[in-house]
Order: sequence, then C-alpha cells, then structure tokens
Amino acid sequence: MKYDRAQAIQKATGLFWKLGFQGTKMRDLQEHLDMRPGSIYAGFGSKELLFKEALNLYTEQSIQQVRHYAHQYDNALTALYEFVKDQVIGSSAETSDSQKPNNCFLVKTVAELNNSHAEISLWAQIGLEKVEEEFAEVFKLAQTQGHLEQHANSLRLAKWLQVQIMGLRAYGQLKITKDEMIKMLDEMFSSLPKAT
Amino acid sequence: MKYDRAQAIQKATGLFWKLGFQGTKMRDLQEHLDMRPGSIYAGFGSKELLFKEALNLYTEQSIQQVRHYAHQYDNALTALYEFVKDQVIGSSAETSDSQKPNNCFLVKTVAELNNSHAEISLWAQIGLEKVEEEFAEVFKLAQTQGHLEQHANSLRLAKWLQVQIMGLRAYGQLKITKDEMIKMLDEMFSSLPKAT
DNA sequence: GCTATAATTGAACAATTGTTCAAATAAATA
DNA sequence: TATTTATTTGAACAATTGTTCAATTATAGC
Repeated sequence: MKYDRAQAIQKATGLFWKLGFQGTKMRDLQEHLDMRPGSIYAGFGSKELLFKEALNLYTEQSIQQVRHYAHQYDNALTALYEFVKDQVIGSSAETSDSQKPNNCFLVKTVAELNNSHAEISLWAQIGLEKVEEEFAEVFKLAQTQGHLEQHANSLRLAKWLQVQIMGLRAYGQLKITKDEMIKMLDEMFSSLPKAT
Repeated sequence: MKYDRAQAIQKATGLFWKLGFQGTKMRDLQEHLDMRPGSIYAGFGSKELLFKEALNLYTEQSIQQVRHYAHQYDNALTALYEFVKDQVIGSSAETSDSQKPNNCFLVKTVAELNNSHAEISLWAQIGLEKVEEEFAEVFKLAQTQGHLEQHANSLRLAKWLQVQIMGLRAYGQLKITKDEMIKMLDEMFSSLPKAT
C-alpha cells in the first residue's frame, strides 16, 4: 500500500524539529516513519529534500495557527497574545513531557545550518519572513479594530514580536516555571501602544 | 614542541561555535588546530570533552566581558547597553564578514543538543545561568549607583535581559540592518525602570 | 651525550553515514 | 485472470565518522 505522504512529512517534521538536520539520521527516519530507505528516497529524493518539506509544513502550519487565533478573538492583540502564549508555554521546561520541542524549528534550523548549509538556512529564513508578514497583517487588523494606535508601525511591531518570541522560546528551554514565563509575556504585551 | 593548550581551546571554540557540536568533525578540528588526532586525544580525551572546554571558555569570557563593561562605565545600565550592543551588532547579517557567529554559542548548543545529548546541553545551561547571575549583579550595581529604581527586582531584570539578548541575537541572523537592530535595542532599554 | 620520559605523528580501524538498486510485492488496467 | 505499471523492500556500498596505538620525534634530567 502506498504510504501517506502528508502523514510521513508530519512525522519527519517532528523528528527533524527535535534532533535537527544533522542530528536526525536516515535510520531514525526509517524507524519513525516506518518506511524503508528505498521508499523514502523514491518519495522524497533525499534527506535534504525531505527536510525542506518539513520546513515548508512547519511554516504553513505556523501561519495557519496565527490566522486561526486572529479569527478566534475580537481583539487581534489578544489573539496574538494567546498565540504567543500557546507557543511559549508549551515551551517551559516544566511541561517538557509534551512531544513538541520548546524552540522554533525555523530558528533552530537557521542556527544549525547558517554557516554550513546556506541554502537550507535560507529556506528557513524565508519561512520566518512569511510568519513575520502574517504578524504584521494581524497588527494592521488590530488597528482597524481600534485596539492598536493608528500611527503604530505594524512592520516594526511584527519584527519586535518575532524577537520577543525567539527570546522567550529560547529561554523556555532552560529551568523556568510557567508562571514566570507568563509574567514576562504579560509585561511584553503591556508595552504595546494600545489605542485609548 | 608542546601545543598551546589555551590557544587550541580558543580555536576549537570558534569552530564549534560556527558549526555546532555535530557539525564539527574531528578532521575539521585537526585542520583548524593544526594538530594530529593523537595529539588532540592525548590533550583532551574526546571530541565531547574538548567541546565542554569550549563551553567553559565561552562562558568565562562572556562573564569577563560583562565585568569589563561594568567597570568601564559610571552608569551600570549604560554598561549593559553597550555590552548588549556589542554582542548584537556583530550579530546583524550586515556585518557577517566578521569571524564570530551571530548567535550565542550557549543558546545554540542547548538548541542543538537538548533532545539528544542532555549532559552537554546541561553544561551549556549552567553557563547561561552564570551569565544571568552576572547580569543580576550589574543591575544591583545600577541600584547602588542610583540609576535603577530601588524596588526593581534585579533577578527578574536579569532574566528579562537574557530573553532580549537571545531574541535579538537570533533575529540578527536574518536580513536586518544594523540601524534597525539598534532601534530595537534602544526601545528595550528605554523600558527599564530608571531611577528619577 | 645518554637515557628516560613526554609528546606528536599518521596510518589504520570499526562503526555509522546517506544512498542505491535489483528483486519482490502490490495496484491498476484490460 | 493476465499483464502491465507502480511501489516497497532490504541487503549492500562507498564515504565519512570518532577514535586508537605502535612508531617516531622532541624534551628533560643527569
């Protein structure tokens, strides 16, 4: 029976995310996907191509998640807050029993490969840019909703949010309680130029 | 002639920092240190032990750097600002011609190895804690200098600073200008509870 | 200078790596 | 059902990995 391509990529993403590109061996993938090497190579071409599929999936799912939160809340700023909280709280070492790694797959990939596999790193960077654009859209939405100051620069805020998420998720790998994480998160969002 | 141990560790640190633990091959080290495998193993025992030496050196140098800035400026907050600027500006993709990688070696190590080499990752985490303690000391110094509000929580501020540095350095790997980086940095420090 | 100790050398090893491909099996078409 | 096409299988390969160690060279003590 033909393998389920979408499911295979999903599983591969989880493994690559956890172990990194170089840390994930083809034999790990074979076991985790329950596929023999020939099938993997017939279906994806190479470890690198499969990794790029994983980056694409992760990026697409991140964007969808942002949009999901944006539609879920009347206040787009609240939506962003809840999105970040979701990403970051699964990111406190406290709840490390969860399956998903704490850090961002894209950031981790850039860190790992920027000085040795420039092309893959660029792939991840493009993903981060797409997510950032999505953040900017949501900030603009917050402005039309009247929750964010009209003269606020949504592009700049999107950059700011990326930096904050990267920082929190990286820090979330260390020993820190969920409460402390949320406290920092609250402080961050309280500094946003909310409309009066 | 006996090799220069300190210099060897320094060089190894640079390579590990750039390529990561798994990305750095023993043959890369042999070339970069100009040492034969037997010498490296006689001197350091294994790739992993040499890597830990690198983590220690990086940690120690980071702490020394913080102290250096703290003594250089009358205002400890200014010192921290200049320290972070130094770390982060070498971190904008604009100046990627520089030798040193943009991100933090300790953060990069935790990201790479947290799910596969727990012991090494812990080593890096301990380094990060030491640096954070140093930040807290400098914030306390700022209080005795009268530059920081007396009731400010130095431990909390140290955590906050770690998050900001992690975020900025991670973001600094992407396409962004030095000016934009400094602008974000200025905003961050302007949010500190300065004494009036 | 002679010996004893310390350090370096580099060829070699066993294990692991990403990948291939002929054979086997399943699915589709008739 | 028979035949063609699509897919999976897993043993095998060449390259690379971290590491070892007997031989060689340098250093130190006398």
